[in-house]
Amino acid sequence: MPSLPQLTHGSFVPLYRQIQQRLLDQIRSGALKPGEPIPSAQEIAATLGVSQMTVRQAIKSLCELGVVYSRQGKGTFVSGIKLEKDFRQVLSFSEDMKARGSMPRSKVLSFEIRHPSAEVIEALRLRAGENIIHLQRIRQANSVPMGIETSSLPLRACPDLLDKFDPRQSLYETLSERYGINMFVADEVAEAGLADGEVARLLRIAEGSPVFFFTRISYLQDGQPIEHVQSTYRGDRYKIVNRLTRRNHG
Amino acid sequence: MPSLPQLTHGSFVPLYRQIQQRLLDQIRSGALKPGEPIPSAQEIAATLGVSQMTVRQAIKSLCELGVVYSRQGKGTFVSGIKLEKDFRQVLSFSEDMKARGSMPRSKVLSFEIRHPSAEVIEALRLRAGENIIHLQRIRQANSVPMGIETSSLPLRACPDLLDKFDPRQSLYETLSERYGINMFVADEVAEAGLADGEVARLLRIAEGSPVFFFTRISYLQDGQPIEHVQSTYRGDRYKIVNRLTRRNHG
DNA sequence: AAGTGGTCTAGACCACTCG
DNA sequence: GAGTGGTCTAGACCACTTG
Repeated sequence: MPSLPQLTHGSFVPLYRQIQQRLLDQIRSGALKPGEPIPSAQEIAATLGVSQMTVRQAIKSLCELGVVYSRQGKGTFVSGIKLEKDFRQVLSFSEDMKARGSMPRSKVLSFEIRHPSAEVIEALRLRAGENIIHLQRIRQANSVPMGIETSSLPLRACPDLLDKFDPRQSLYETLSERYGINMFVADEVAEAGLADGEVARLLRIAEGSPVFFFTRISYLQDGQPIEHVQSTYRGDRYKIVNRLTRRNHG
Repeated sequence: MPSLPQLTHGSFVPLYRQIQQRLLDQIRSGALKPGEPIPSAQEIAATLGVSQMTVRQAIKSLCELGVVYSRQGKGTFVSGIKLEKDFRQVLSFSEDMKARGSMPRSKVLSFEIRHPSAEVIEALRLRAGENIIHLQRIRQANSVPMGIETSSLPLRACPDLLDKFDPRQSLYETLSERYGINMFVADEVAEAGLADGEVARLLRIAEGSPVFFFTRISYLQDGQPIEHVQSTYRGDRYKIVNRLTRRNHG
């Protein structure tokens, strides 16, 4: 039995996170296999010299990840469900493409301050007269055009974005680093349609080819809408991959 | 101030669930508004005569729902993010349609025991020679054909389904009630395409109309694959609505 | 300094499963 | 009856925010 690293009390990483990580490592390494029980909370607590509550906190978070599941009176078992690595979490094209193993790049069609459309005003809950940052890009993976994305952001949220953002970089990274803006959730609607002449030309596909139309609104943790995106992606090279989960609460 | 119901110690509903429900009710009723802080854990604990840990457990579960968010040193605030009512959780056509306010119905094209295809064998991890239940249905909403669904389930998981299942009912309900089979997660791939002659005829749309192709594999909590579904939905009447969330762990 | 959330402890009792 | 997970307590200390 290989000796595992000791827990570090008083570290910046809380004990339950360390325990969670230990268990995760043991599962990923195959030391704990799908279907097998993990040690009981009592046992882990005794071994590591921590309270049972702390261990339970770690196990609970693993349950929420879906990598283990608990059965009262029986134990906690390793699930065979794969980790959601390549599943969509949120929405950055750059991250998405990297996760799929492609090289993301963008070609900027437009990047300027604009008056918002009625749809964007409603989506971003803009006040009268408020302007937006308008950013339209062709998204490429390995130099192949994948889709056209039109983003709108409230100007007030990132007033000097025009100066500070290099549109070839990741918009989300810039927003996070420069403004502390982090997307928390996004609601997205996907529709199936056909490419018209303009879209076909930009994406270099035949007119009438199948495409996805996306409409997405992203929100901060406090519920404030921060981004409205309308995009069109090629149906022949783009797939939507989703993990759907049963919710319990409510 | 309207007096809220007292907590019930020793009930079948744990205290933290009762507290969670109380807070949820206050938020839904508007007594606690988006952006406002909820009472501190200390205060709630004192008011209700429970331990702070118990209150924190309730608040944490509300954070996971996304209805509140906590800021260390500041407090816990009501989020303006809408509850995921009409967002896809899992996957039952019946539930989905009801949630969208439509009347679901199905027309059975085929319901029988079959030899699995290579794709299904791999998806369901079938042993050599194992058979499947094959169920093909046209899905209708308010009598309009929406899509064609082909489901495959391991025969071993539901050996007498052919006798026990009325194909006009909800498959998922039957599986849950008769076999204790409950879907936990599903991985789904959606593609955009065009209707061929056969699909067009069944869905009563023009050939070449835009459609969604779905491939879905559903899993039990232990990771065992339990259902493989391939389906084609009309692009003109069906939309994919998703809520994407940022994950933190891992 | 006071108030907040975040973590942790060392117990306790319960409900459940299994031999 | 022994072992498990699920809940709960009454404290404690820390990090952080605000006045």
